[in-house]
Amino acid sequence: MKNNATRDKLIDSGAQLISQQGYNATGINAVLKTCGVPKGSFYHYFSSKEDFGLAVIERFATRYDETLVALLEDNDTPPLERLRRYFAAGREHMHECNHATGCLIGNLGQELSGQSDTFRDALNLVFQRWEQRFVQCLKDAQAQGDIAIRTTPEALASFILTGWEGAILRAKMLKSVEPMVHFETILFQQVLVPSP
Amino acid sequence: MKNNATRDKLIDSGAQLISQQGYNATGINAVLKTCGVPKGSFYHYFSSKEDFGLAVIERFATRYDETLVALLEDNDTPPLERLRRYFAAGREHMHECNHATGCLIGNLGQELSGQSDTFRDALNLVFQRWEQRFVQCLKDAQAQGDIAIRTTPEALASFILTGWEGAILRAKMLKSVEPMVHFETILFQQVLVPSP
DNA sequence: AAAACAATAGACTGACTGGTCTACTTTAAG
DNA sequence: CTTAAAGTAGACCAGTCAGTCTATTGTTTT
Repeated sequence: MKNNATRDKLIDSGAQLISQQGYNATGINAVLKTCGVPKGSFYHYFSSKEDFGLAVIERFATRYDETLVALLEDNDTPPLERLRRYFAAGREHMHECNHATGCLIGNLGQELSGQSDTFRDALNLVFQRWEQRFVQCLKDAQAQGDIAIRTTPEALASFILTGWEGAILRAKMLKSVEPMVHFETILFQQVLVPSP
Repeated sequence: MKNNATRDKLIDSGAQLISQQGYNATGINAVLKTCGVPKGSFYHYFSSKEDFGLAVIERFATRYDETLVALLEDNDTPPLERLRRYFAAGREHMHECNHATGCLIGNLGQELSGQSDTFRDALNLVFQRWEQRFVQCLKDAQAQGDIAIRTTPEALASFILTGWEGAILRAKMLKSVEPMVHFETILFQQVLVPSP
């Protein structure tokens, strides 16, 4: 009734195409073609392209949050090491996709937040959820005396997330993870440091 | 023959619309309508939409570089203060446009670098030019003993530019300059500091 | 077995896309 | 004054877009 294999195929194909080409540049017919589903099915499961886009976002966000929890809330690993692993995973993904996709949520935030408030709100929520994961990890690091937070954990989490998203964007343009490496280097060298 | 008032009108209207809606979401007819120019003129001055898009980028980049030079190479002002002013100007612009446009080059880099190598290369060049302006300003700051650069000026410039772009993107989604403020705060508090 | 509903199937629609075409007007040169 | 070119004007084209429609097939429920 709700969660069908066809529906899943549509969302997965959509996520892939939208990651590569963006939302506006991805036509419904293209999604249909790549997964061999007729149009009737599409409009059976989704009321509109926007509805579909929101489902793609939701699916991606849920999956991504799972890996985020696995990485950032791994209590067997020191908090700063968890962050290092998160960045390393991001870099690896960037290599895997040939510097082509980057972060779906960041991409869509850029493309759609000026176009539709519905999308903006949905994407914003995803980001806020992610930010909370970072806040928790930073608080852990602080509690263990690994870092001194001179503003607030929230401000620092915002700094890290926005900086990382910016680095991803630049990496996509440059077709090189260099900006991501620079970001990590300076972050760990000068920002995530214990009190002097 | 080349630089005509009609051509300028087209580029200006195009820049405005593309800033607000993105490249793909901006139709040629929409540009034509907002500036009252017939289609015949458009294809007289530009060979295609891509050609037009590149002209918009070039125009924007040139203008932006002028203000960048004015701000970052103002030798009457200490280097770090120049940077502060640059960020303040960016925040002001974000307010002026109601958190709607952000940075045209960043937007297009996001939207088009996966779609067209021509665009990617053009946008990349613009970013590299900007980065050089920051490198120079950071070297000035280093020479005056205002900051200690623990990596290279190039890496630090990359860090600043990507972080700032990320903050702008987030500000657009959040409809608030808060992420930009966080970025500035932590940057000046922990990264752009003299040697201990 | 029959009725009810979920799902598949794809032809079709009107609006809009980037781009072309021809005709007309203005400007400048010979 | 004539003529060629630059620029203006918009009707028009094929293709694509999101979305609709009707018809058919599967699967339950009664």
